[in-house]
Amino acid sequence: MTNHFYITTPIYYVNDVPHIGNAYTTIAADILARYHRQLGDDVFFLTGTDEHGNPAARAAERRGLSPLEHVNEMVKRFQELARRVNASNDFFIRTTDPEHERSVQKFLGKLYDRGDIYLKSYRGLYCPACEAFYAPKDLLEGKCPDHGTVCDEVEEENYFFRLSAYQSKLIEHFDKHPEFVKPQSRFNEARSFITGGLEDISISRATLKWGIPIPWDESQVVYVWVDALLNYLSALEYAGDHDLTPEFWPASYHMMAKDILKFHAVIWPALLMAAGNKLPEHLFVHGYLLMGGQKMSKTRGNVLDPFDIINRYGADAFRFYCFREVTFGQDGVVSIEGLDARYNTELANDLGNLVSRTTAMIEKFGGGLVPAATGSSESDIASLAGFVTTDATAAMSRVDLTGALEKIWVLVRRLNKYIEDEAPWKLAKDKTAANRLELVLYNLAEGLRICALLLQSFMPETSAEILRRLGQATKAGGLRQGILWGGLKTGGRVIAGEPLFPKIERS
RNA sequence: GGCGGUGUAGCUCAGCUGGUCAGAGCAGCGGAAUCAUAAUCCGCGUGUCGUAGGUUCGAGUCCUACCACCGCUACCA
Repeated sequence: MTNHFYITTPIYYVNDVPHIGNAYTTIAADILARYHRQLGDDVFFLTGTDEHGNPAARAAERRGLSPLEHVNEMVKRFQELARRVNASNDFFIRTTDPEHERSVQKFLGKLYDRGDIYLKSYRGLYCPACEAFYAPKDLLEGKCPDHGTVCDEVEEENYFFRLSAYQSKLIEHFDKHPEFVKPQSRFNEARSFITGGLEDISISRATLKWGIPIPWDESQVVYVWVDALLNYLSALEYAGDHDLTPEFWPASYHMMAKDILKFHAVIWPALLMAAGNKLPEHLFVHGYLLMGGQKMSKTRGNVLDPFDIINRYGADAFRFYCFREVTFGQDGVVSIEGLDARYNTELANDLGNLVSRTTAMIEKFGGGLVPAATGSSESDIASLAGFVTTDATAAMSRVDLTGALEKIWVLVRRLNKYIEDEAPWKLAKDKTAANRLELVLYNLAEGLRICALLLQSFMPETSAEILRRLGQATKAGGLRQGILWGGLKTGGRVIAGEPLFPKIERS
């Protein structure tokens, strides 16, 4: 029986400019998706865009377009970002998809029928940009802390969801599922927020038009966050040629940055409970990529544009850097200087050059054919490869992406050292050492093949290219059997091509 | 204010349940080698493990207080 693995990114707000944080989350989810495909799991990987709400509606108005015309254009940049980072998503959901809208209405209708939604008049300070109410204390000089705009004193009748009714059930779920939210610190944070007391939340807006109508009261639209969260469920219903829900729900992982933890760890589970759905197995909450120790922001001017980076370094290098440099789950500092350093030392010098020297030596000393294991197969390289595989896959199962890369590099470094220790160029001059030479070349090629397989989810293009140069089938990427020592297909032609990662020269 | 976290070599950080735990990578210095993208490999660190106490035969590793920074949360007066 094949294991099903459903992973999601948040849906990104279509009116914003795609930034490095979107890319980061998407790549993280993609790495896990690819990894699980490699394990042979049946994977569904979802990303998409959140398209309703006031900011998009107003931007459309300013441009003299209908909201839909506007978002149809804006969505392209996010689809482009997914392509450029090499995301292997199985579907791209848009909350303006008619199927999604119907699904949201159906879901809310269910909660309404069950009595978990009621009408209540609410009065407060409302930020139109956030589409949220603020307590006077939360405002900075009377203005929205996020947008710096004046909040309006608003009184409206809204539909409320009985979030408060789910407090104890939520805590129970947290206590029964200590791995529900990862890392642990985020679990604690979410749990303590719940124990601190939950209030019912407004799930509709009366003043807004650009949204999904409340099915039993079309004068109101669904609050964007409820609309957005439901994408995880609705997409399964129509992304395939049949309803995928039975196979893929509950989700294995929702990936997200720390700023939207509460929506996912509190409101989302409560909504699911109310509707009688299963809860996602895990939420994984990652940190921020910082520039100069500060959160990136347009006003500070300390932003890294993911498109720029990919244009200069390639998608693989970018993917590698994000997870090599910053311990996944924590905040971490990134910079162009850091990227250059990692690129040159680890990609060009360690990995790229290892590929070059290995293929060059097989070319010069081994007739250009992928060597076979000869004589005794005694090799501490083989055992190290085994340990590294075990460690790296264990790290992946903990979603410790940084740890996995660290382990893989132990093998990369060891292979470089192995070349120095064995000095094939000396063995090549000694006629009695022919068998030894072939074994050394074999160990190098086989070690490198295993590196390539372990790196496949992180750097799919590089991985395929390494395999190609070693005369291996590019698709032979299985991690259950293919990863075992001895899987090298021998006899094929090695390709000694251009450097995988040409050095970056910096002024 | 409450809760939680962090503070270890110049830099980024590993160090789980106390006894080679004083480490890794990068940067720097010296050397070897030449298959390779002058790429690699080897050697070199006297670090008050935030501060001050305490528990223990023994503490980055446990306890207390304090300092700094961060996150969540609250708001009495």
